[in-house]
Amino acid sequence: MNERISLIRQHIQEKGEVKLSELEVFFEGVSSMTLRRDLKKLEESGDVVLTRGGAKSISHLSRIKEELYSKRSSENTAEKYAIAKKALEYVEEGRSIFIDSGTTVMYLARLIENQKLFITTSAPNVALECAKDQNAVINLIGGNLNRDNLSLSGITALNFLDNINIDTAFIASSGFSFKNGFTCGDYSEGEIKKKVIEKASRTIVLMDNTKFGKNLPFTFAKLSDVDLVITDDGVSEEIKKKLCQGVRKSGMAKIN
Amino acid sequence: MNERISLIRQHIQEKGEVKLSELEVFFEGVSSMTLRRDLKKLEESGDVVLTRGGAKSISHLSRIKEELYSKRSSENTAEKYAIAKKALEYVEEGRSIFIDSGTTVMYLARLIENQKLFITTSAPNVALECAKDQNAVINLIGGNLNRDNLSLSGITALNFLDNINIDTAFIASSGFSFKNGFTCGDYSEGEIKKKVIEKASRTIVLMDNTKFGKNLPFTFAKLSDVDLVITDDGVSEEIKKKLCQGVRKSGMAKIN
DNA sequence: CCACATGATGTTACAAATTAACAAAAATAT
DNA sequence: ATATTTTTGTTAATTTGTAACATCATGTGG
Repeated sequence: MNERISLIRQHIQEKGEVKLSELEVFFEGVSSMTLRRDLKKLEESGDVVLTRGGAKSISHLSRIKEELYSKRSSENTAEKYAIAKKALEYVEEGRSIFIDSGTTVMYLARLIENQKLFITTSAPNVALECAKDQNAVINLIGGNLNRDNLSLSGITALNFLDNINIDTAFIASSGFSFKNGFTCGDYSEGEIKKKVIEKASRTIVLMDNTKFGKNLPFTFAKLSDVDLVITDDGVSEEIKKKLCQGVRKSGMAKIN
Repeated sequence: MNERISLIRQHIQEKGEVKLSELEVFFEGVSSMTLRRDLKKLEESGDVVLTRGGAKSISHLSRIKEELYSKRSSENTAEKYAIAKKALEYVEEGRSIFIDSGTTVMYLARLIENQKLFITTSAPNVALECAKDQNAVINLIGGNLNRDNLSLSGITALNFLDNINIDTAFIASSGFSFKNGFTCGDYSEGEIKKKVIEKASRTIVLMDNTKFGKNLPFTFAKLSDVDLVITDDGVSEEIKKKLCQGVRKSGMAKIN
C-alpha cells in the first residue's frame, strides 16, 4: 500500500508531474479512485500539488520558476546553466568529487540529484544545496570564510584536503589568459584551488566567456594542469582549439 | 484587460490561491471563460499552477513545503527569538565566540550586527548569516555535513577545534533532564559540542521550554559543565531555581 | 470614413475529471 | 474467530474544463 505511494512520489519527483491516466496504465488493476486518493495523500504531505488530471512536484515547479526569474534578472545565467549542464555529464555515480565556490559551479550543485556521491566543497552554500540530494555524502572543508566569494580557505582548509581523495574536481576561475593561466582574486582561495587540482585525478574548469582575457592577481593553475575546460559559445573557435591543445593530455577530456 | 490579470496575480500572491468561483463573484460581468484564460496566462508566466477550480501561487506552495519540512523552525519562533535576544547580551565586542547549529542559535546569528568578533561555528547557514556582518571574522569548522540538522562534525571538525580558542560558546541542546544532562540525537554532533564546551571559557546553552524533560541518546554535557542556561517563560520557577543551583560556579553567570 | 484585420471576450454544447456515497475486501486488533 | 478499522472498488451525480464559433471593441491602411 505504502509502496505504491512512494513509487508515485518518486516518479513525480523525477518527471516533475504525472497524469492520472499514466498511473492507471502503469498500475494496471488498481482503480483510478485509489490512485486519486494516493495523490491526495501526497498533496497532504506537501510534496505535490494536484492539478486537473494529475499532480505536479512543488520543488520542480519552484525550480522552473527560479530559472525563469533568474534568466530575466541576472546576466549570463543561460550560459552558466548550459555550462553546468555540460559539466553534469562528468559527474559519475559513486565517485568522489570536489565542487569549488562560485555561481557557475553553484548551478552544477543544483543539477546534481539522486546520485550516490562523495562531495567535497569549499563553499557553504554549495554544501547546503547539495544537502538536498538525499544520497550524497557531503564534506565541507573548514576554514576562514571569505565574505566576498563565500568560500572557505586558510591553513585548516588546506590540511583538510590532505585527507581527501578526489576523482574529479570542478573548479571555477575568475580569469584566464594564455600567458598567466587560470587566475583568481584572493591568495588563500588560490591556495585551495591549487591543492585541489594537485590532488584530483581529473580537473574540469567551468568558465563563461566573460572570463577570457582577464588577468587576476593570483595564478592557481596553468592550462596544462587541467584536463578539460567547459565554456559557452561566446568563445571563438580559435581560442577553443588553442585550449584544446593546451590541456593536460590525460586522454579523458576534450574541450567543450 | 491587463489590469484584471495583475489584480488576480496580486490576489493569488497574497492569499496563496484563488478559486474560479471567487473570481466570478468578484469580477461580476466577466465571463468565466475569460477568467479561465487569465489564469492560463498567469500559469504561462510561471507564477502560478492551475488546480481544479482555480490556481495556486508557486512561491506560497514552496513556502508551505519548507515549513512542513522543517517543522521545528516554524514552531516556538517567538520564544526562540526572545531567547536569542537575551543571549545577545553576552556577545561582547572583540571576543572569540562559538555558535552552534540549530534554529535557536540561528536567531542569535541574525541578531549580531556590526561587531568586531571572531566567530567560529559548526553550521554553514550560521556562517553565511554571519557573513552579512562586515566586521566579523568567520571560521567554519570543516567536516561531514549532517543532513538532518545541517551541522558539521567528524574527526576533521574536532581537529579544527584544537587550534581555536573560545571565550563564549553558544550551544543549542535538543534535550535536557537533570538525570542525563544536555543531550542530542547524533553522536558526532555531541562530540563537537563536548569539545567546544571543554575549550570555551564560558558556555551558554540556549534552549526553549519544549526541550526540558526530553532525553536524547547522547549526553554532551552535565549541568555543571555550563555557565548559563537561557530559556523562556514556559519553564517553571522550580526548574529554573534548580538549574541555577546546578550550573558551574564561575561567578559570571546566572540563569535567565 | 469604411472595410478589414486583430485580439479579447462571451456563449453554447460537449467532454473530461472529480466527488460522494456506499459496497466489498483486506488488514488489524480483541 | 469475530469485530473493527482501513483500504479499495463501483457507480452515479456534480463540477470543471475545452472546443468551436459568435460577438464586440480597437485600431490600421486605403
